[in-house]
Amino acid sequence: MQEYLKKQIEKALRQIQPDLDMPEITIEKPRSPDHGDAATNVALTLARTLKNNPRTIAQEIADHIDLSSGYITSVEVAGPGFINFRFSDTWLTDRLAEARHSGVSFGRSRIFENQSIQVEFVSANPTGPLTVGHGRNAVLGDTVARVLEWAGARVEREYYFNNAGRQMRVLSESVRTRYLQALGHDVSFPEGGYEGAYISEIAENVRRKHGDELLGEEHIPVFREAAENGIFEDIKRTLERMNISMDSFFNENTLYEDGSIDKVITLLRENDLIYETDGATWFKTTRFGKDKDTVLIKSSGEPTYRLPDIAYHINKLERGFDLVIDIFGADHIATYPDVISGVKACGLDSKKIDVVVYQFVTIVKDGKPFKMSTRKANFVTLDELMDEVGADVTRFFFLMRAPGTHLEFDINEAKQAGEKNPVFYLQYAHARIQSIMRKVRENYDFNGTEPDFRMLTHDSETTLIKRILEFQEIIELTATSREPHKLINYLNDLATAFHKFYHDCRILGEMDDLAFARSELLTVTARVLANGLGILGITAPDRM
RNA sequence: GCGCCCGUAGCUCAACCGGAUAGAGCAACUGCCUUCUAAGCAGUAGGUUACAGGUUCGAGUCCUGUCGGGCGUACCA
Repeated sequence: MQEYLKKQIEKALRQIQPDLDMPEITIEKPRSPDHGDAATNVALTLARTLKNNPRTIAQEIADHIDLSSGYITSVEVAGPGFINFRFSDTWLTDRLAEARHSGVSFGRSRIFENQSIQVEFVSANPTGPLTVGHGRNAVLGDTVARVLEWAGARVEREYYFNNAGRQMRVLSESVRTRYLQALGHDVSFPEGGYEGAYISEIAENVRRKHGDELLGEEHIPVFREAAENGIFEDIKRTLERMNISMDSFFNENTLYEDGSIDKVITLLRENDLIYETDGATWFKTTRFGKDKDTVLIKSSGEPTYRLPDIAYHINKLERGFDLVIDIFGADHIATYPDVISGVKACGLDSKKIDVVVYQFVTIVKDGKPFKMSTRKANFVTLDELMDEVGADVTRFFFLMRAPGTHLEFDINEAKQAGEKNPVFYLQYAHARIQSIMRKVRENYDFNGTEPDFRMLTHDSETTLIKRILEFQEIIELTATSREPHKLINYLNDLATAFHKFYHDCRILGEMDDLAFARSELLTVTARVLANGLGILGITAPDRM
């Protein structure tokens, strides 16, 4: 429709001013329904070049719009010079019939067709259970992946982790200490060690399996492995509960084993972007506009995390993805420019890397901000949260808000959210429709195959139809902006339109043709709700 | 100090590329269930979009400055 309108406007403009430089014509949906179904501001933008009053221009364009197709019923000039269009019922009902025929795939788009996209998210090192702090990352990443799939892309979900660093050393030390303590040895807990109860559990498992055979320091790898495996299993189970399934887990270590790390250094050195000072190896990030150079290899010989980060992103691009998306918390934002610089310096197309940065979740507990620390075992796990409110509410909570805003997560409120939680509004709409449909099937036996949607003339009906028809556009908008809350806002509007319809229009008791048209309208509505909730990874229940 | 993000109703947040009268939910108040799920619908009230300038036909949105909050600014990850 947008394209059609643009063409009509262009045609009108050409008639008025044949030698005009065709401006960019934007069609938007007016905020207020009083202003019609679509509007354009071309007249306003042309006012300057045409040296004429915008309203006059608008009127002239409006007069030249061809209404013969029957899709547009009115063209009006309004406000400072907007041109408002109103769609005809024919257009609406034709599109609705199309939507009905496209069945379960209604809403699918092809704007990312033939694109292979990787989304990397969660990527928490296996040092402890996933907390609500990780939740926003996990849910955002998975939902971005889902919506990109709906927009036509092939998507791979990857979890990147490091099981070799300092964190993991401290972790195995912590487990070992608990093990020794359980065997009655008087050893003090390591400074900065991981204090969570899960550490003792892992230690206990090791003890059950190996008894007291592991007293010597040479057995540390056993503890490390036990910790990593146990924790990773937990993490995977938590993700599964949240309806998240990874396609691959990428161990940072492989970048050392396959020589990628050395290759990055070599390439940077060839480009004269590397130098050594004080025994450390530096990357000339000042060449890329940074105010300081960056250490890639410490004087201890150990790389900083930026080096593998660069190698990892090169690795991703070399795997042939058309687009690589990182889901980053605000604390990682500073590393992003270095990675881009590194990738660029190694001759790869850094434009294929896109980062979704989300702001931190402020945990509020008992009315006070709650600072979490995995080491101090001071955290609320995602599992605990899901025990309280379920996976649907958990996902919804993290997706409701734009990634770029600080999200306040009140634990107490979420726990007692129960039925006033906004996710139920959407699920209720779906369940309500299914309930109606069950009754419709009991009471009617429609013999036609094609409903006559022209029967649907009530305001609540046309509003609902218009909402339904926006679905695909919203998916595309959500996929390109990578902002799932836009889909949520849309589904809320859709549910509102349905509930209003429910209030105003009945099916049971109506004549067959109207009942058929209405029930098919609801079938499509339910499908949009189910598809939309599916993209959010949330269930669409048939009963509540 | 410097860099990035945020500041919108009492609270939590929307607002597509700069568009028309800044919208929802929660909380408050008022109506609507003998008929398809009241987990709903309709309505009332609530605002100097942190503040001060600027850009223009038009600014919550863009620019500059101030204030407030978060994060970063390590040879930590």
